[in-house]
Amino acid sequence: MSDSRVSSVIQEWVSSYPGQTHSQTLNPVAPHHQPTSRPPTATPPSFLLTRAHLCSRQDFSSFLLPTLRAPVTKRSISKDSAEYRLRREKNNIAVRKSRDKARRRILLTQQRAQQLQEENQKLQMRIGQLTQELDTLKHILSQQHLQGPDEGPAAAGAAI
Amino acid sequence: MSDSRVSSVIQEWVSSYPGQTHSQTLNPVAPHHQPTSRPPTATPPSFLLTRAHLCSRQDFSSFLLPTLRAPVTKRSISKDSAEYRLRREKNNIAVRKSRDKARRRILLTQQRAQQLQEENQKLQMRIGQLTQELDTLKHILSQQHLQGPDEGPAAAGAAI
DNA sequence: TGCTATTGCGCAATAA
DNA sequence: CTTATTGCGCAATAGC
Repeated sequence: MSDSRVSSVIQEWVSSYPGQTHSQTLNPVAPHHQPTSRPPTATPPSFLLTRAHLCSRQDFSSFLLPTLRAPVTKRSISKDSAEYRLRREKNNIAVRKSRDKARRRILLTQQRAQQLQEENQKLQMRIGQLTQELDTLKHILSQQHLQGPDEGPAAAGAAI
Repeated sequence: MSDSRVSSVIQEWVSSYPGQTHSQTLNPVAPHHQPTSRPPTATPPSFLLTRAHLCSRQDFSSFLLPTLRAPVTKRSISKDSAEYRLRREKNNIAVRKSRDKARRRILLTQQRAQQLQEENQKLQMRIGQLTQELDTLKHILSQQHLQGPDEGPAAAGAAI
């Protein structure tokens, strides 16, 4: 799960400060996307930190980072690069695939529920039939016992 | 259903020609969104026409439009306007609401399917029990018929 | 390490 | 007019 409610905020803030940690190399051609750009929220969520924050308490003794670069600087891949577009396009394809899959799964679940409900009704009916039939036979046997308790012997384990 | 595969193309084309039918007033501040901005598809889909196209053959005599504006020109509301942001924010809220609703619906369907399946198994078991019980009673009665065919059936009460 | 798969989000079109 | 739905792309991140 990825709660983008948080990451979007970060992202928005990052977008407000181009040339920070990653992307947005100063290429004037296409300033694509820029997520929301609502009335500029001048509130850098300094309290919202990324994974680096959570890692801050971990034991680094076993890591022995060679360079120990501060904000990680993920190879500023930044927009409109061919690699960026390639990655995006691949992800877009994956997203479509995943959503198609989800749609099919949901549809199947709905159909299964429908089918189970129908089958359920049939089973209920069957139980009704069997119960009635059973009652009839039991009644017959009880009548026999009333009339001739000596003769109706084989009733052995008939109690069930 | 809104096949955005098509509308996205239109949208992309429109974005390539700012100041066309709507939006994108020449405000240099925020060039927001700009959907895909992949290698600019220089292919104006002139064959893709909107609703106005379909209406072109209709009978307007009963309408008597007062002004009869040509391409409708939807009040170029164009980005970064306060009204635009307001609309967007409202829609975003509606979208979140709708998706929450969808998620809940899906979850309920899954739970219902699960529940129905369990109930189904119980019903199957019940049918098994009843069937066996019935077989036993039938067997008892058949034995009685073999032993004393004259006495047994009288108990049925069916005989006049 | 790098890939695909998932997921929440916002946008725009459009359905209701 | 409004809100509700839906497909899409983006970015974060889960997962292998």
